[in-house]
Amino acid sequence: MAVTIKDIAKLANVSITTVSRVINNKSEGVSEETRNRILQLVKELGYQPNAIARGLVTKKTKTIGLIIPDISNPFFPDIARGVEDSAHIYGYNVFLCNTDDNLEKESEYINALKEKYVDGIIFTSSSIPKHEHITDLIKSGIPVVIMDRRIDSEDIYGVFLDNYEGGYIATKYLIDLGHKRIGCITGPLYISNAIERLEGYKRALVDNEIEVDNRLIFEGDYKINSGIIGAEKLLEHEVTAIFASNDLMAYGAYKAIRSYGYKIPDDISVVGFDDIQLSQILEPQLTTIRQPAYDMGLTAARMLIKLIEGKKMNKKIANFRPQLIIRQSTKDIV
Amino acid sequence: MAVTIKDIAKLANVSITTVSRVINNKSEGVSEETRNRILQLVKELGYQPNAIARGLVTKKTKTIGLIIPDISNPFFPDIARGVEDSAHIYGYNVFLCNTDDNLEKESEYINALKEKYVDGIIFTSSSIPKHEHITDLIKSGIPVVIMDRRIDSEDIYGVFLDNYEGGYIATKYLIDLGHKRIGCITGPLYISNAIERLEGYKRALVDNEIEVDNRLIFEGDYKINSGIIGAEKLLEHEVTAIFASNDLMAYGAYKAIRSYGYKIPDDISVVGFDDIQLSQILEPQLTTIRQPAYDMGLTAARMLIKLIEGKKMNKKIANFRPQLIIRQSTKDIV
DNA sequence: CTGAAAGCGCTAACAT
DNA sequence: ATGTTAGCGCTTTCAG
Repeated sequence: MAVTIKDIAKLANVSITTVSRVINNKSEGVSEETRNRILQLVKELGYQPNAIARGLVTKKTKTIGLIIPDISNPFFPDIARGVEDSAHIYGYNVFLCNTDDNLEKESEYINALKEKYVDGIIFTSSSIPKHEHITDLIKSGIPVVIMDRRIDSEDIYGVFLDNYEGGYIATKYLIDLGHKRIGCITGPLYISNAIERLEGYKRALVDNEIEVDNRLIFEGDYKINSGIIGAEKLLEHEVTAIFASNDLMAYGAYKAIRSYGYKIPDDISVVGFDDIQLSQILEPQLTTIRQPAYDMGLTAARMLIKLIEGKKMNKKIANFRPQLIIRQSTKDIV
Repeated sequence: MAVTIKDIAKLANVSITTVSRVINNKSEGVSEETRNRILQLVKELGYQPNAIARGLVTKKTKTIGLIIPDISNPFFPDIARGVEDSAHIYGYNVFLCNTDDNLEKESEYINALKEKYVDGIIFTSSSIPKHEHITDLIKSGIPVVIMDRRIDSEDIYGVFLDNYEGGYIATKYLIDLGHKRIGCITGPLYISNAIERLEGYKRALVDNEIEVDNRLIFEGDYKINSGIIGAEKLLEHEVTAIFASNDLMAYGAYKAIRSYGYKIPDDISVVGFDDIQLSQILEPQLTTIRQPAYDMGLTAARMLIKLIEGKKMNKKIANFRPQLIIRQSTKDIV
């Protein structure tokens, strides 16, 4: 049996109320003397508050849930780290939940988190077409911050990247280098950010009087393999450059391009998206669109905690801007 | 106010005990009829059990803590995913905690997790020299599984890799390729696995009548940069091969080797350790020692949950064996 | 400055 | 088969 407030109260010859007061640093209300006596006991006995009991009465658990598709996808660890760091600073712990973009698992986790009375949830979901479970969640009153993938619904708090702009500047950069046959390997087109990046790509072409050729667009799934397959397809159509919607698929493209005996960037230029850590280690280092994942995680958690604690916020949406990082996988056409 | 057991009881004209019984699927003790009536109400009202209240009385929270150095270190996401998958299967949620190998943060998280009454903890700690906080934790009675980094203490549950063997086979492989001047970039030598890998390296040399030359041993910190610096140092001593104690440092070595104008593997062979995902994407693909991170995570969580639930286990330690994955960064000496 | 009492939502003896 | 009661450890009125 762990030592409780009651044990302390008995030994200090005070009521549990008084002990509770000093443990919670309640403003004054306790004499210096008794406060010290209690603090002393707390230390001696190694008293630790029982957060469960506390939570039962306060309805606050100092706990948040982080729901993401997959922590082993290299894009998410940085986000998770940002969320956790932020949470830790404010005294919160975070439940990690991996959904694999699976609707059923999303609902399972939402339920589990509700039963455990988390104070709030950070959600990265793919389920654009069907997201009643999320709007229901929000309606249920629990603070929610949506991250990375948009959900169209009024009255949502979220942190996002301008993916459209990202797609645009990636493509524009290739165009400026003289490329005209630019292939695009997209993410799964049921995910908002994949759609947006594709839109940016198309728009950049149109703005520069290059026709959008659907044969130069390949729908991938954000995984390496689809980058390989996509690039193979695109090479058949004689592209001189490839914009991959994430770095992982760009790596796949590297493989395919090499297996065809082409050189990067001399024969084919490649631009990625995300700027995950390994992109600067690859040879040639990948030119890509940076997404400030850690900061986004940090911000999401900070927003959520403000929401939870009823602090006011200037805005409900934090928009981050993508940044073109020019490295060695792109080259102008001579 | 969420609906409670009491609400259901009132509407069903039964006692809360009865409701509790059906919610927990208590063996019989309730007539088919009342059971159905209650189940119906549960569904209609969308009743969700309050895990906090339940935890207060049962002292079980169906929650575990995962304490690791840093989720954004590419070695840990796979472990974390394994742990979380396993936990999810058994109905547990997991708290993610990043310590940065910082003793103080470790203690902070231990405290927080105890206050939140997690049922058990999976711990990957660096603090070999000082680990009273961990032994204290174990003595306190809460189930703990140590992962990846050893702690010498009796009576510990853990899942480990045979790092000594890993260091040995990596080095032995290079020796078999004809290398004699083999450099070693170690991890931080206060971490058990770094020490063990180094021991394996030394032993392989000795077993093959190659003298251990301390100038060929560089203590890194498991990060990319120290791989660069380490490789530079080693190249000055004219090594023909480098064994890096993790893949990240091997990537650093790649960089250094190239900046010296050497080719991998023609001039210098490199072997890594871990086999993180990106090692097969790099050019040339990295020859390395595979560590089954996902499986280790899976196993750690399964062990922990068995411990928690009082199931018996055949053994307290799960040892995994490293595996040499030969790819393209190593070559025999002609 | 301090305490008594109620109650958070649930489980677990113990009755009936 | 069902209900009564106590109580988990804490916070929170409300009194004094």
